[in-house]
Amino acid sequence: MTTLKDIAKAAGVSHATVSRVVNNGPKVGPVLRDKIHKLIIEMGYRPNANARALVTNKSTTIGVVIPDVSDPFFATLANGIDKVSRQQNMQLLISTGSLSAESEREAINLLLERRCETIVIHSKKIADDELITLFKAHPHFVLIDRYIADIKDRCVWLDNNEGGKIAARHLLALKHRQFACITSTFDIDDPKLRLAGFVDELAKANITFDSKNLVSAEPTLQGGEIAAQTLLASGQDFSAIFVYNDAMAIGAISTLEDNGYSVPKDVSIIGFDDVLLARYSRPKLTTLQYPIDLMAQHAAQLALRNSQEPRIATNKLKFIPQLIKRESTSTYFK
Amino acid sequence: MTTLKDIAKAAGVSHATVSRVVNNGPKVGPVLRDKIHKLIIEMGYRPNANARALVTNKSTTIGVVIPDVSDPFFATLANGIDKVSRQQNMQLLISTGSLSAESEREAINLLLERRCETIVIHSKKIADDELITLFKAHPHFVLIDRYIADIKDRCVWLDNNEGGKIAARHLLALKHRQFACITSTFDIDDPKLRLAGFVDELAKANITFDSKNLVSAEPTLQGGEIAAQTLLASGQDFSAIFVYNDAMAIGAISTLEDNGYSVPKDVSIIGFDDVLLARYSRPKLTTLQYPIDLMAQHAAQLALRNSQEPRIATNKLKFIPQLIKRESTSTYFK
DNA sequence: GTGAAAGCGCTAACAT
DNA sequence: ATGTTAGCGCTTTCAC
Repeated sequence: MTTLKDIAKAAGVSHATVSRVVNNGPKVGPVLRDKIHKLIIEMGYRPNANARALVTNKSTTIGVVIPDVSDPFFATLANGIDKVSRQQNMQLLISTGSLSAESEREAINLLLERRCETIVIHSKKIADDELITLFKAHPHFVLIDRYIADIKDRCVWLDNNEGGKIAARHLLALKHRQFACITSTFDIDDPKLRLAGFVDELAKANITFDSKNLVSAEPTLQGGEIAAQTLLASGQDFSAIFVYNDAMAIGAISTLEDNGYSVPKDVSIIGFDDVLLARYSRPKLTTLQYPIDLMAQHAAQLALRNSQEPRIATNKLKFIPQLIKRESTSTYFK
Repeated sequence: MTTLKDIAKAAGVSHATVSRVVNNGPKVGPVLRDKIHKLIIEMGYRPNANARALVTNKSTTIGVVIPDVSDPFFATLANGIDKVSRQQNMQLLISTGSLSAESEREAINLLLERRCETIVIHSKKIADDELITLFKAHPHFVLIDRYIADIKDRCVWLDNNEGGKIAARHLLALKHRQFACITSTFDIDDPKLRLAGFVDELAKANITFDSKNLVSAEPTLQGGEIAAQTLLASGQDFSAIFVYNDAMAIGAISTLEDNGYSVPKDVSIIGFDDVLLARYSRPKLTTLQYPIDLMAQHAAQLALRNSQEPRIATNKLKFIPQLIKRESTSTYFK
């Protein structure tokens, strides 16, 4: 590849001068400037970002750790970060790692080696303690979708508990009194928090949630189908189901309708996340919106701000899911 | 950040020795090796990838140019590339650029500056000629989702024309004889090719496609809804619709059912792409599978192979969409 | 086995 | 306004 020196040689000047032209630096005569510009185009010169990063100690790169690019949720997250990256003339470096703490750690390390300006981390497996240590050592890290009290000004998170409460209030307002829940078997906090919020809000209305009406499965469409089958087989009574996420909710609806139940006539269903699918399913899914795109943008901004002095933390950190009322819930009357 | 020199100083050795340890190089005594290893952990040393890239002229980075990370199609594409990157211990650098040739160009340039080992490019806007020049200059580029004869051994593409033919054959086999098409207004080759294949295959069966039954709209769910309305309003007769993509197909179904038509009883619908949605829509969508994940993996492998001598091009380059028969098409009888 | 030294391509301070 | 120089952190000869 053409280098600064090549251009300098061709122009008969020092490479410092070429550098000035490339960076729109001052103090270069207009004649020379033009000549060099022409040569740059002609010879197809592209500055070497690695060399630049080395000397300036700036990589113009923003890293993101997510489990999987293809999952729509994470794709949206990455896209949110990309939006603010572009706006700041930075680039997105994605490091996928999941399933295990080890692979999350590895993903972070790779980004560290790249000397990313800042890193937005989605981590569910690494323990709190380790994350705290890591974040203390790296002020330019930001945690997304997880709240850890010790580093709370570095966390951009959704109030899952409140989400559960909102779901409960919605169903309660529709006169439902007998509930079932479908939750996720995954060992992370989110399902527990959502469920706890839901049950607590029920309790406030003097309704004790019967744990016989709680079923767990994998947080997928198939998981939702299976969970609904289990629920049906149990013979328990309920008129509304709070489901861990939209995929499961749509699976549950599918099973319910296959078994002669109509949604929402016979059973109301409320999901969580508001993925694309929720809008296109039939009936359209009532759900709680997880504003991941917005959260990712905030996280990126916070991260970028944290990567430069002075640190100012004015960003919004906690997000509340919003009820999106569609067609899968309706008033109970019998 | 800790550097090689820091470690060297702490260990009382030269930084060359530390470098050898870091890279598992030969000729380092076991005692020293251990001591240095310990210091590396202790001091939290991470090699600077930028410095490495500079001296080795290898960035261990694979770049990808796509319009948008959040679109499930491109997310899947990126994920396919990520899979082979990880496998090769490389990292994914995403450069988003779309809408205009200018922004695609810019996205490519940014990746060029990063000195990516190789770049997989999805470009719909840059003209053939320019792309050809670019590819000749950069042997490590690979083009995905587009076929250009002059650089055909660098293109990983889907035979859209054949896809249209397969759709026609399927509908013909189901005894349909009157067709409508919904296509995309986007000025790219794909919709034209799909349509041409469809119409050609019809012609082979002695059926002339009536261009009055062709409607274009944006390739989105809303576009599909609008297109179907237009089709309905036209009062034309048809028993089957070939739709540009799944999103439009699902939109069209929605409009059709809202207007009292049942799919597939009254009208058969066939989509294109086989996105996640296709499996979850009601009725489940019959469609042509776009194996983008697989294609992306092949593209990445081809790219990686092209980036190192000797160049061997044994990869599969052309992909044929596969018919996925679900519930939105059925036999015509009246 | 280990160290000294050069140099990757660039920026930035310092000369002129 | 332009050139000279040092050095970013690293790998890689080449000596010893």
